[in-house]
Amino acid sequence: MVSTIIKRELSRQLLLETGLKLFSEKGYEATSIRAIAKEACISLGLMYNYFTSKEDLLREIFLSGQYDIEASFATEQTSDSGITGIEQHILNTVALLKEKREFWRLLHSLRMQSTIYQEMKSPIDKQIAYIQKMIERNLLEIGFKNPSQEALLLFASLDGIASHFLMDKTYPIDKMANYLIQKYKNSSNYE
Amino acid sequence: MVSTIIKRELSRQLLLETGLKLFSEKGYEATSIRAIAKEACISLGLMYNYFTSKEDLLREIFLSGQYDIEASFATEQTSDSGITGIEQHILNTVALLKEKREFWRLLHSLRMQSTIYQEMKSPIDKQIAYIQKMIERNLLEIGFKNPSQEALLLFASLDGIASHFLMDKTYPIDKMANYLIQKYKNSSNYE
DNA sequence: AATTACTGAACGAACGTTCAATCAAAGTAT
DNA sequence: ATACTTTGATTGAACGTTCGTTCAGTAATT
Repeated sequence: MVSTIIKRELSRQLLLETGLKLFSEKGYEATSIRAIAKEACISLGLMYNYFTSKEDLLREIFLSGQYDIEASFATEQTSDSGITGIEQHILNTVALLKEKREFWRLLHSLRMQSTIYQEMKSPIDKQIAYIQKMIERNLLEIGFKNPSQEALLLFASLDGIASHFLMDKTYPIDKMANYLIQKYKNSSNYE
Repeated sequence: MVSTIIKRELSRQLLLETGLKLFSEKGYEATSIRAIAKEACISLGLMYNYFTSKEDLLREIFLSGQYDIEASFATEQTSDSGITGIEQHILNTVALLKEKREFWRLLHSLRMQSTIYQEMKSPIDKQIAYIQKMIERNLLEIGFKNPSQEALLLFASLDGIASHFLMDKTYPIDKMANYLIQKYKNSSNYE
Protein backbone atom coordinates (compact mmCIF):
# COMPACT_ATOMS: atom_id res chain seq x y z
CA MET A 1 0.00 0.00 0.00
CA VAL A 2 2.79 2.36 0.90
CA SER A 3 4.70 1.66 -2.31
CA THR A 4 1.53 2.27 -4.25
CA ILE A 5 1.40 5.79 -2.91
CA ILE A 6 5.05 6.32 -3.80
CA LYS A 7 4.54 4.86 -7.25
CA ARG A 8 1.54 7.04 -7.81
CA GLU A 9 3.55 10.10 -6.87
CA LEU A 10 6.36 9.04 -9.21
CA SER A 11 3.98 8.68 -12.14
CA ARG A 12 2.51 12.06 -11.33
CA GLN A 13 5.96 13.62 -11.24
CA LEU A 14 6.84 12.00 -14.58
CA LEU A 15 3.81 13.59 -16.16
CA LEU A 16 4.55 16.98 -14.63
CA GLU A 17 8.12 16.87 -15.91
CA THR A 18 7.21 15.61 -19.38
CA GLY A 19 4.40 18.13 -19.68
CA LEU A 20 6.71 20.97 -18.66
CA LYS A 21 9.34 19.81 -21.13
CA LEU A 22 6.99 19.72 -24.13
CA PHE A 23 4.91 22.76 -23.18
CA SER A 24 8.08 24.84 -22.85
CA GLU A 25 9.46 23.53 -26.15
CA LYS A 26 6.46 23.70 -28.46
CA GLY A 27 3.97 25.75 -26.46
CA TYR A 28 0.84 24.71 -24.60
CA GLU A 29 -1.62 24.75 -27.48
CA ALA A 30 0.75 23.02 -29.90
CA THR A 31 1.43 20.15 -27.51
CA SER A 32 -1.08 17.28 -27.57
CA ILE A 33 -1.88 14.82 -24.81
CA ARG A 34 -0.75 12.13 -27.24
CA ALA A 35 2.68 13.73 -27.57
CA ILE A 36 3.06 13.90 -23.80
CA ALA A 37 1.99 10.27 -23.37
CA LYS A 38 4.42 9.15 -26.05
CA GLU A 39 7.32 11.12 -24.61
CA ALA A 40 6.61 9.75 -21.14
CA CYS A 41 6.15 6.21 -22.53
CA ILE A 42 2.70 5.76 -21.07
CA SER A 43 -0.71 5.17 -22.59
CA LEU A 44 -2.93 7.91 -23.93
CA GLY A 45 -5.54 7.81 -21.18
CA LEU A 46 -3.32 7.56 -18.14
CA MET A 47 -2.92 11.28 -17.67
CA TYR A 48 -6.59 11.45 -16.70
CA ASN A 49 -5.93 9.29 -13.64
CA TYR A 50 -3.69 12.01 -12.25
CA PHE A 51 -5.12 15.19 -13.71
CA THR A 52 -8.66 16.09 -14.63
CA SER A 53 -7.74 17.75 -17.92
CA LYS A 54 -4.94 19.18 -20.02
CA GLU A 55 -5.53 22.57 -18.43
CA ASP A 56 -5.37 21.00 -14.98
CA LEU A 57 -1.97 19.51 -15.86
CA LEU A 58 -0.76 22.97 -16.88
CA ARG A 59 -2.09 24.45 -13.66
CA GLU A 60 -0.28 21.85 -11.56
CA ILE A 61 2.95 22.36 -13.51
CA PHE A 62 2.68 26.06 -12.78
CA LEU A 63 1.93 25.48 -9.12
CA SER A 64 4.88 23.14 -8.73
CA GLY A 65 7.27 25.54 -10.48
CA GLN A 66 6.02 28.50 -8.51
CA TYR A 67 6.54 26.68 -5.25
CA ASP A 68 10.22 26.11 -6.04
CA ILE A 69 10.80 29.70 -7.03
CA GLU A 70 8.95 31.10 -4.06
CA ALA A 71 11.11 28.99 -1.78
CA SER A 72 14.27 30.23 -3.43
CA PHE A 73 13.35 33.92 -3.22
CA ALA A 74 12.16 33.53 0.36
CA THR A 75 15.57 32.42 1.61
CA GLU A 76 17.32 35.14 -0.33
CA GLN A 77 17.80 37.72 2.38
CA THR A 78 19.17 35.28 4.97
CA SER A 79 22.70 35.16 3.58
CA ASP A 80 24.50 38.11 5.17
CA SER A 81 27.97 37.80 3.73
CA GLY A 82 29.84 40.79 2.40
CA ILE A 83 27.64 41.23 -0.66
CA THR A 84 24.76 43.66 -0.99
CA GLY A 85 21.11 42.68 -1.26
CA ILE A 86 21.05 43.76 -4.90
CA GLU A 87 24.05 41.62 -5.77
CA GLN A 88 22.46 38.69 -3.97
CA HIS A 89 19.19 39.21 -5.83
CA ILE A 90 20.81 39.37 -9.25
CA LEU A 91 22.90 36.26 -8.63
CA ASN A 92 19.89 34.42 -7.25
CA THR A 93 17.79 35.35 -10.28
CA VAL A 94 20.43 34.07 -12.67
CA ALA A 95 20.83 30.83 -10.72
CA LEU A 96 17.08 30.27 -10.79
CA LEU A 97 16.92 30.97 -14.52
CA LYS A 98 19.52 28.32 -15.20
CA GLU A 99 18.04 25.80 -12.81
CA LYS A 100 14.40 26.18 -13.84
CA ARG A 101 14.92 27.11 -17.47
CA GLU A 102 11.96 25.14 -18.79
CA PHE A 103 9.57 26.65 -16.29
CA TRP A 104 10.65 30.19 -17.14
CA ARG A 105 10.31 29.47 -20.84
CA LEU A 106 6.77 28.29 -20.25
CA LEU A 107 5.97 31.34 -18.16
CA HIS A 108 7.39 33.75 -20.73
CA SER A 109 5.55 32.08 -23.60
CA LEU A 110 2.20 32.01 -21.80
CA ARG A 111 2.11 35.33 -20.01
CA MET A 112 1.35 37.37 -23.13
CA GLN A 113 -1.77 35.40 -24.10
CA SER A 114 -4.93 36.15 -22.24
CA THR A 115 -7.28 33.16 -22.01
CA ILE A 116 -5.33 30.31 -20.45
CA TYR A 117 -2.86 32.27 -18.40
CA GLN A 118 -5.23 34.81 -16.89
CA GLU A 119 -6.49 32.54 -14.10
CA MET A 120 -2.98 31.63 -12.97
CA LYS A 121 -1.88 35.24 -13.13
CA SER A 122 -2.89 36.40 -9.69
CA PRO A 123 -0.44 34.38 -7.53
CA ILE A 124 2.37 35.19 -9.92
CA ASP A 125 1.53 38.89 -9.78
CA LYS A 126 1.67 38.74 -5.99
CA GLN A 127 5.10 37.16 -6.18
CA ILE A 128 6.27 39.81 -8.63
CA ALA A 129 5.02 42.60 -6.41
CA TYR A 130 6.86 41.04 -3.48
CA ILE A 131 10.13 40.81 -5.40
CA GLN A 132 9.63 44.39 -6.56
CA LYS A 133 9.33 45.56 -2.96
CA MET A 134 12.43 43.59 -2.01
CA ILE A 135 14.45 45.23 -4.75
CA GLU A 136 13.17 48.62 -3.65
CA ARG A 137 14.30 48.01 -0.08
CA ASN A 138 17.71 46.91 -1.24
CA LEU A 139 18.08 49.97 -3.46
CA LEU A 140 17.09 52.27 -0.62
CA GLU A 141 19.77 50.62 1.52
CA ILE A 142 22.56 51.47 -0.86
CA GLY A 143 21.34 55.04 -1.05
CA PHE A 144 19.25 55.40 -4.19
CA LYS A 145 17.21 58.57 -4.37
CA ASN A 146 14.43 57.05 -6.47
CA PRO A 147 14.24 53.41 -5.38
CA SER A 148 10.78 52.59 -6.74
CA GLN A 149 11.59 53.88 -10.22
CA GLU A 150 15.00 52.25 -10.17
CA ALA A 151 13.43 48.98 -8.99
CA LEU A 152 11.06 49.08 -11.95
CA LEU A 153 14.05 49.54 -14.25
CA LEU A 154 16.15 46.82 -12.65
CA PHE A 155 13.21 44.46 -12.79
CA ALA A 156 12.68 45.21 -16.48
CA SER A 157 16.40 44.81 -17.20
CA LEU A 158 16.54 41.46 -15.45
CA ASP A 159 13.40 40.38 -17.30
CA GLY A 160 14.92 41.39 -20.62
CA ILE A 161 18.17 39.58 -19.86
CA ALA A 162 16.10 36.56 -18.84
CA SER A 163 14.14 36.63 -22.11
CA HIS A 164 17.31 36.74 -24.18
CA PHE A 165 18.84 33.91 -22.18
CA LEU A 166 15.68 31.81 -22.50
CA MET A 167 15.69 32.27 -26.26
CA ASP A 168 19.42 31.63 -26.68
CA LYS A 169 21.35 29.24 -24.45
CA THR A 170 24.64 30.84 -25.49
CA TYR A 171 23.60 34.27 -24.21
CA PRO A 172 26.35 35.59 -21.87
CA ILE A 173 24.09 35.79 -18.87
CA ASP A 174 26.87 35.60 -16.27
CA LYS A 175 28.77 38.44 -17.90
CA MET A 176 25.56 40.47 -17.97
CA ALA A 177 24.88 39.74 -14.32
CA ASN A 178 28.36 40.79 -13.27
CA TYR A 179 28.15 43.93 -15.39
CA LEU A 180 24.84 44.84 -13.76
CA ILE A 181 26.25 44.18 -10.29
CA GLN A 182 29.28 46.35 -11.02
CA LYS A 183 27.00 49.16 -12.17
CA TYR A 184 25.08 49.14 -8.91
CA LYS A 185 28.29 49.03 -6.88
CA ASN A 186 29.65 52.11 -8.60
CA SER A 187 26.43 54.06 -8.76
CA SER A 188 25.83 53.74 -5.02
CA ASN A 189 28.21 56.67 -4.55
CA TYR A 190 26.38 59.40 -6.35
CA GLU A 191 22.74 58.55 -6.70
CA MET B 1 -10.58 46.45 -63.68
CA VAL B 2 -8.60 48.98 -61.66
CA SER B 3 -11.18 49.06 -58.87
CA THR B 4 -11.05 45.27 -58.78
CA ILE B 5 -7.37 45.40 -57.93
CA ILE B 6 -8.04 47.98 -55.24
CA LYS B 7 -10.86 45.88 -53.84
CA ARG B 8 -8.64 42.84 -53.74
CA GLU B 9 -5.97 44.74 -51.86
CA LEU B 10 -8.55 46.04 -49.39
CA SER B 11 -9.81 42.53 -48.65
CA ARG B 12 -6.24 41.37 -48.19
CA GLN B 13 -5.52 44.20 -45.79
CA LEU B 14 -8.67 43.43 -43.82
CA LEU B 15 -7.51 39.85 -43.36
CA LEU B 16 -4.00 40.93 -42.37
CA GLU B 17 -5.39 43.34 -39.77
CA THR B 18 -7.97 40.93 -38.38
CA GLY B 19 -5.44 38.11 -38.25
CA LEU B 20 -2.94 40.31 -36.40
CA LYS B 21 -5.61 41.40 -33.95
CA LEU B 22 -6.72 37.89 -33.02
CA PHE B 23 -3.28 36.27 -33.16
CA SER B 24 -1.92 38.92 -30.80
CA GLU B 25 -4.89 38.58 -28.45
CA LYS B 26 -5.32 34.82 -28.17
CA GLY B 27 -2.16 33.45 -29.75
CA TYR B 28 -1.56 31.89 -33.13
CA GLU B 29 -2.47 28.28 -32.27
CA ALA B 30 -5.55 29.26 -30.27
CA THR B 31 -6.98 31.37 -33.11
CA SER B 32 -9.00 29.50 -35.76
CA ILE B 33 -9.62 30.49 -39.34
CA ARG B 34 -13.31 30.50 -38.45
CA ALA B 35 -12.71 33.08 -35.73
CA ILE B 36 -10.80 35.32 -38.14
CA ALA B 37 -13.50 35.00 -40.80
CA LYS B 38 -16.22 35.83 -38.29
CA GLU B 39 -14.35 38.84 -36.92
CA ALA B 40 -13.72 40.14 -40.44
CA CYS B 41 -17.34 39.42 -41.48
CA ILE B 42 -16.36 37.26 -44.43
CA SER B 43 -16.97 33.65 -45.31
CA LEU B 44 -14.88 30.77 -44.02
CA GLY B 45 -13.14 29.94 -47.27
CA LEU B 46 -12.28 33.41 -48.50
CA MET B 47 -8.94 33.57 -46.74
CA TYR B 48 -7.65 30.92 -49.11
CA ASN B 49 -8.08 33.24 -52.08
CA TYR B 50 -5.55 35.61 -50.60
CA PHE B 51 -3.27 33.31 -48.61
CA THR B 52 -2.31 29.71 -49.23
CA SER B 53 -2.65 28.65 -45.59
CA LYS B 54 -2.98 29.84 -42.00
CA GLU B 55 0.79 29.78 -41.68
CA ASP B 56 1.10 31.85 -44.85
CA LEU B 57 -1.23 34.45 -43.35
CA LEU B 58 1.00 34.61 -40.27
CA ARG B 59 4.09 34.94 -42.46
CA GLU B 60 2.55 37.84 -44.38
CA ILE B 61 1.44 39.55 -41.17
CA PHE B 62 5.00 39.31 -39.95
CA LEU B 63 6.42 40.59 -43.20
CA SER B 64 4.07 43.55 -43.23
CA GLY B 65 4.84 44.46 -39.63
CA GLN B 66 8.56 44.08 -40.12
CA TYR B 67 8.50 46.38 -43.08
CA ASP B 68 6.93 49.18 -41.04
CA ILE B 69 9.43 48.80 -38.23
CA GLU B 70 12.40 48.57 -40.52
CA ALA B 71 11.32 51.80 -42.16
CA SER B 72 11.01 53.52 -38.81
CA PHE B 73 14.43 52.46 -37.54
CA ALA B 74 16.06 53.30 -40.85
CA THR B 75 15.08 56.97 -40.64
CA GLU B 76 16.14 57.17 -37.03
CA GLN B 77 19.59 58.70 -37.45
CA THR B 78 18.48 61.46 -39.81
CA SER B 79 17.06 63.76 -37.16
CA ASP B 80 20.01 65.81 -35.92
CA SER B 81 18.43 68.07 -33.36
CA GLY B 82 20.02 68.66 -30.00
CA ILE B 83 19.30 65.18 -28.66
CA THR B 84 21.76 62.29 -28.58
CA GLY B 85 21.45 59.13 -30.67
CA ILE B 86 20.61 57.11 -27.58
CA GLU B 87 17.82 59.45 -26.59
CA GLN B 88 16.48 59.34 -30.13
CA HIS B 89 16.61 55.55 -30.14
CA ILE B 90 14.79 55.17 -26.84
CA LEU B 91 12.05 57.61 -27.84
CA ASN B 92 11.69 55.94 -31.22
CA THR B 93 11.40 52.49 -29.63
CA VAL B 94 8.66 53.69 -27.30
CA ALA B 95 6.78 55.36 -30.12
CA LEU B 96 6.93 52.17 -32.19
CA LEU B 97 5.75 50.07 -29.26
CA LYS B 98 2.69 52.24 -28.86
CA GLU B 99 1.96 52.45 -32.57
CA LYS B 100 2.44 48.77 -33.43
CA ARG B 101 1.39 47.27 -30.12
CA GLU B 102 -0.41 44.29 -31.63
CA PHE B 103 2.55 43.36 -33.79
CA TRP B 104 4.96 43.47 -30.86
CA ARG B 105 2.60 41.37 -28.76
CA LEU B 106 2.52 38.76 -31.52
CA LEU B 107 6.30 38.81 -31.84
CA HIS B 108 6.85 38.48 -28.10
CA SER B 109 4.36 35.63 -27.80
CA LEU B 110 5.79 33.68 -30.74
CA ARG B 111 9.52 34.16 -30.38
CA MET B 112 9.87 31.71 -27.49
CA GLN B 113 8.29 28.78 -29.33
CA SER B 114 10.41 26.96 -31.81
CA THR B 115 8.41 25.38 -34.61
CA ILE B 116 6.36 28.14 -36.23
CA TYR B 117 8.61 31.06 -35.49
CA GLN B 118 11.95 29.52 -36.42
CA GLU B 119 11.60 30.12 -40.17
CA MET B 120 10.72 33.78 -39.73
CA LYS B 121 13.52 34.24 -37.23
CA SER B 122 16.37 35.03 -39.59
CA PRO B 123 15.26 38.43 -40.96
CA ILE B 124 14.26 39.52 -37.48
CA ASP B 125 17.65 38.49 -36.10
CA LYS B 126 19.34 40.54 -38.79
CA GLN B 127 17.27 43.55 -37.81
CA ILE B 128 18.11 43.03 -34.14
CA ALA B 129 21.82 42.79 -34.92
CA TYR B 130 21.58 46.02 -36.87
CA ILE B 131 19.84 47.86 -34.04
CA GLN B 132 22.40 46.46 -31.63
CA LYS B 133 25.22 47.90 -33.75
CA MET B 134 23.44 51.24 -33.93
CA ILE B 135 23.14 51.39 -30.15
CA GLU B 136 26.80 50.51 -29.85
CA ARG B 137 27.82 53.34 -32.14
CA ASN B 138 25.69 55.79 -30.20
CA LEU B 139 27.15 54.64 -26.89
CA LEU B 140 30.67 55.02 -28.20
CA GLU B 141 29.82 58.57 -29.27
CA ILE B 142 28.89 59.64 -25.76
CA GLY B 143 32.06 58.10 -24.41
CA PHE B 144 31.24 54.68 -23.03
CA LYS B 145 34.23 52.50 -22.28
CA ASN B 146 32.41 49.24 -22.94
CA PRO B 147 29.86 50.03 -25.66
CA SER B 148 29.14 46.46 -26.79
CA GLN B 149 28.40 45.24 -23.28
CA GLU B 150 26.41 48.36 -22.49
CA ALA B 151 24.48 47.97 -25.75
CA LEU B 152 23.56 44.42 -24.73
CA LEU B 153 22.27 45.75 -21.42
CA LEU B 154 20.35 48.66 -22.91
CA PHE B 155 18.80 46.33 -25.45
CA ALA B 156 17.73 43.92 -22.70
CA SER B 157 16.37 46.76 -20.58
CA LEU B 158 14.33 48.14 -23.46
CA ASP B 159 13.08 44.64 -24.22
CA GLY B 160 12.06 44.14 -20.60
CA ILE B 161 10.28 47.49 -20.48
CA ALA B 162 8.58 46.56 -23.75
CA SER B 163 7.39 43.21 -22.36
CA HIS B 164 5.90 44.86 -19.30
CA PHE B 165 4.19 47.49 -21.40
CA LEU B 166 2.81 44.86 -23.79
CA MET B 167 1.37 42.90 -20.88
CA ASP B 168 -0.07 45.94 -19.11
CA LYS B 169 -1.39 48.99 -20.95
CA THR B 170 -1.13 51.09 -17.79
CA TYR B 171 2.63 50.48 -17.46
CA PRO B 172 4.39 53.88 -17.11
CA ILE B 173 6.44 53.45 -20.24
CA ASP B 174 7.03 57.18 -20.82
CA LYS B 175 8.31 57.64 -17.30
CA MET B 176 10.60 54.67 -17.77
CA ALA B 177 11.88 56.01 -21.07
CA ASN B 178 12.65 59.41 -19.59
CA TYR B 179 14.33 57.82 -16.60
CA LEU B 180 16.53 55.74 -18.89
CA ILE B 181 17.38 58.78 -21.00
CA GLN B 182 18.34 60.75 -17.90
CA LYS B 183 20.59 57.91 -16.78
CA TYR B 184 22.50 57.95 -20.03
CA LYS B 185 22.82 61.72 -19.99
CA ASN B 186 24.34 61.68 -16.54
CA SER B 187 26.55 58.65 -16.98
CA SER B 188 28.20 60.05 -20.09
CA ASN B 189 30.52 62.01 -17.82
CA TYR B 190 32.34 59.23 -16.05
CA GLU B 191 32.04 56.02 -17.98
C1' DA C 1 -9.97 -11.95 -3.92
C1' DA C 2 -9.79 -7.13 -3.97
C1' DT C 3 -7.85 -2.97 -5.18
C1' DT C 4 -5.33 -0.10 -7.99
C1' DA C 5 -2.56 1.02 -12.28
C1' DC C 6 -2.81 1.05 -16.83
C1' DT C 7 -4.34 0.41 -21.77
C1' DG C 8 -6.05 1.96 -26.24
C1' DA C 9 -10.29 1.75 -29.12
C1' DA C 10 -13.95 4.81 -29.64
C1' DC C 11 -16.55 9.42 -29.49
C1' DG C 12 -17.94 13.93 -30.54
C1' DA C 13 -16.15 18.35 -31.47
C1' DA C 14 -13.23 21.41 -33.77
C1' DC C 15 -9.66 22.11 -36.83
C1' DG C 16 -7.42 23.52 -41.59
C1' DT C 17 -8.53 23.06 -46.15
C1' DT C 18 -11.14 22.26 -50.61
C1' DC C 19 -14.38 23.17 -54.17
C1' DA C 20 -18.73 23.24 -56.77
C1' DA C 21 -22.02 26.73 -56.81
C1' DT C 22 -23.48 31.58 -56.54
C1' DC C 23 -23.03 36.45 -56.88
C1' DA C 24 -21.33 41.04 -58.55
C1' DA C 25 -19.03 43.77 -61.70
C1' DA C 26 -16.84 44.89 -66.15
C1' DG C 27 -16.47 44.20 -71.03
C1' DT C 28 -18.69 43.52 -75.47
C1' DA C 29 -22.20 43.29 -78.96
C1' DT C 30 -26.56 44.71 -80.43
C1' DA D 1 -29.59 51.95 -73.33
C1' DT D 2 -30.10 46.76 -73.22
C1' DA D 3 -28.85 42.05 -73.20
C1' DC D 4 -25.35 38.75 -73.24
C1' DT D 5 -20.66 37.08 -71.87
C1' DT D 6 -16.85 36.70 -69.13
C1' DT D 7 -14.22 37.24 -65.23
C1' DG D 8 -13.14 37.24 -60.57
C1' DA D 9 -14.95 37.61 -55.70
C1' DT D 10 -17.42 35.19 -52.35
C1' DT D 11 -19.96 31.49 -50.10
C1' DG D 12 -20.55 27.51 -46.87
C1' DA D 13 -21.34 22.49 -47.01
C1' DA D 14 -18.34 18.77 -46.89
C1' DC D 15 -13.82 16.16 -46.20
C1' DG D 16 -10.22 14.10 -43.76
C1' DT D 17 -7.50 14.70 -39.71
C1' DT D 18 -6.46 15.57 -35.15
C1' DC D 19 -7.84 17.00 -30.82
C1' DG D 20 -9.27 16.28 -25.66
C1' DT D 21 -11.68 13.06 -23.20
C1' DT D 22 -14.06 8.68 -21.75
C1' DC D 23 -14.43 4.03 -20.26
C1' DA D 24 -14.84 -0.97 -20.57
C1' DG D 25 -11.44 -4.04 -20.21
C1' DT D 26 -6.68 -5.98 -18.82
C1' DA D 27 -2.49 -6.31 -16.00
C1' DA D 28 -0.19 -5.73 -11.75
C1' DT D 29 0.04 -5.37 -6.88
C1' DT D 30 -1.50 -6.19 -2.19
